[in-house]
Amino acid sequence: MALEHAILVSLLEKPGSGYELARRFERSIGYFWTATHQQIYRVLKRMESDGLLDVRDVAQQGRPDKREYSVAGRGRTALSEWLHEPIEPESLRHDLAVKIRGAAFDDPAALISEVERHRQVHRDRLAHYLAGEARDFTGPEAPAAPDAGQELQHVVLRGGIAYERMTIAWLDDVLATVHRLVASHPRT
Amino acid sequence: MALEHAILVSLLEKPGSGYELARRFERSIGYFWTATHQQIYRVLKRMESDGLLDVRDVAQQGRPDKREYSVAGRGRTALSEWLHEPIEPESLRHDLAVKIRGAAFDDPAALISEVERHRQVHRDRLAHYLAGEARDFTGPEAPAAPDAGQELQHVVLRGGIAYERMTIAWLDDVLATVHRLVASHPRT
DNA sequence: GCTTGCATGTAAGAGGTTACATGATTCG
DNA sequence: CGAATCATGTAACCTCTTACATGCAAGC
Repeated sequence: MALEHAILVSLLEKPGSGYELARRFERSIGYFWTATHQQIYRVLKRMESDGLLDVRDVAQQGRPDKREYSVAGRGRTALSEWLHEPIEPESLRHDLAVKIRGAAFDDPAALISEVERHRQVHRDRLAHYLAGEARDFTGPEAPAAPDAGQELQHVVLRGGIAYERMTIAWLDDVLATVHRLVASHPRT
Repeated sequence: MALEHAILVSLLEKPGSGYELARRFERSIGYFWTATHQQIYRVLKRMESDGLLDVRDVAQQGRPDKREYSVAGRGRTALSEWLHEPIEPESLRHDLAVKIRGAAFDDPAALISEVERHRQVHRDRLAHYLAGEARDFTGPEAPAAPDAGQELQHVVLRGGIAYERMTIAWLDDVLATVHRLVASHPRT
């Protein structure tokens, strides 16, 4: 149940409401984990009733009130325990690869626009990650002497950047392969 | 619901039983999708009752009988429809990255053995993929003139290889980063 | 006799997605 | 006046994981 742990890490980095967490899951935390607001609100309630989180109602001007969560002592303990347990290395789940192999039983040319669309999404993500890296870690505004938390955030972000670059290069390989197939086995 | 589609592709490549499918999901299909036998048997039943698959009972010598599935006409149609629909680009889910960011609130040194273990798993997977590539696509036993299906299987495998190489390089980066942190902020 | 491989399942529970639902404020 | 943003939730459904369950044959 890594969503709980991802929430604990995010709230330790900075307390916030369910809405704010959902936004973070679209951004920085989203480099390695995704979650929708529905999921987040449900898990936050459970974590609060389990005593992992503290809540504070915050009134705001010109905005709805919000419930600001922060990590309680038991939450910190729970996170620490999980950090010391070994976890299973991830396995890939890549729908697009299923499509690519499936194209052998259909028209491979139909793949091209789909692969191009995916490549564009990964290009956009890469640009977004690189902008974040420049802003927070390598640009002129970045801290001269980053602390441990910043170093660790940066190495995770470098992982996201490496993943997007690898994916774009692979999709180029896929496109070249499909173009070759279509050229050598034309279907008038 | 890409599991159904992954099963359709695998059964088009070669008909087989639930058990055989489960083994394929540990191997070649496992490059991009995973599934346990429990999941597979359940989905096979549903797909059969939906008319996507045909079944044939096969008696065997020295082994239990098996139920061999193959793709029915409606299954082929269903796959074709899915192949022509756009799908969402994948988002990463990487528990280890949660741990890495979480290590800022715990002892970063405790990460080292975990990251090393993951790196070893990815090295093993890479070796396994490279052996498969040599056997099926680049070695002396490989077909001289591969067909479209083999070309597409190969490009998917190259994706798996690129992913493992990228991951190993990233985990080296993580280790170097953590070692630097531990050296500069020692905890006696 | 024990382990591994072949072969098929059930059941409970956790996790995740999609659709629906509300209501205020700010900006163009 | 409409769209976007902030803010929180419910309900139904599907998917996935984990534990439990059985039984034969082959090889050491």
